[in-house]
Amino acid sequence: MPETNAAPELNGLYFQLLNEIGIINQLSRAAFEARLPDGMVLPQFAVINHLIRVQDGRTPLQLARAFQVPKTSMTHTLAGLEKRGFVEMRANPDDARSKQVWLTEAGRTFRQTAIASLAPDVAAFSDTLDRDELVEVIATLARLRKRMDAARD
Amino acid sequence: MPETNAAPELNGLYFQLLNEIGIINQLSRAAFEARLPDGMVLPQFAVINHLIRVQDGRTPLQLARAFQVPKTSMTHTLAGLEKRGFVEMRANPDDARSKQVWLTEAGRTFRQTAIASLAPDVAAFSDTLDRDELVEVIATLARLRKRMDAARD
DNA sequence: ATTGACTGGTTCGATATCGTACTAAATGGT
DNA sequence: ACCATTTAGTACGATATCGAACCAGTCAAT
Repeated sequence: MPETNAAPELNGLYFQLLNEIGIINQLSRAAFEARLPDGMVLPQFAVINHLIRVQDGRTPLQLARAFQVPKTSMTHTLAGLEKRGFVEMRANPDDARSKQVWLTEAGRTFRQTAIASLAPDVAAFSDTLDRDELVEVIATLARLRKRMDAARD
Repeated sequence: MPETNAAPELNGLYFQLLNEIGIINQLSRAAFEARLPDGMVLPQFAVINHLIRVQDGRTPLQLARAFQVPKTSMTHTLAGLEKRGFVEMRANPDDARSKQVWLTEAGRTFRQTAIASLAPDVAAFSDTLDRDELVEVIATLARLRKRMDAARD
């Protein structure tokens, strides 16, 4: 029995896509965390990574939005990073309610080490897609990501 | 300073890809859970969905492997589903240690309802990719997923 | 048949994640 | 200036996730 929608099977394909994405995410998460030291967890690494990519000094709320997690979760993640000395929380000069998250030297070198230790895992399947395929699939997913982001009002 | 690897920038592209995947996964997870009733959570829905797609009667361990989660997590997820009456745990006739997970009528109708209530969310961005793009990106990711799955020994 | 290794599942304790409720600072309308 | 509303962050309690240890059933070698 087909759906009653205007473009019925499209939805099914999107479900399938999100499903694949979920599985890959789970696989990479498991692999990543296996490499990270002791209790270090993927979101913490992701935050460091993000701060490198888009400059540090972000506020906790900006980070929470970037990762689509509740701000309480970000508070927790940042607390963990601060306890390990990978980030430093400073007051926001523009807004006394707010804070800024800055990477420490330890945080930066940790990222380098982590990426290096992750490389072999990536290398284990890096022959799957060639450069052109990678570039294309990244572009496609980025398009979808932006659209989804915009769609959530 | 460039990496010392044979195909340096490839790794970077893979990181980028996994990053996009992570964000999309987070976005869809948030959207999905917003629709699901009360304390119902994405992994529970995913299990029901999986049981429909590949026939129910799977064992908990098979499910844990399919989703790449520890078996303890699956035990917990299944307990939740059973408490809600969406699945039924039966003894495995072939192995007394093992169990089988079967969908109940309630579980099946719940899935129908959930998918219907999710459809509008998908529709909100379903104009982003056309059928051909979808098919292609799904195929590419499926290839990567299988490769990653195989790579974890 | 007996024993030792292995496998499927649960229990338990530690941490992560999240929603609700709260505090303090900023903003906007009068 | 004043007060109501909004915004940034935190505290707290509930649930989810996970690793380690455990138990019972299976398998394989003898």
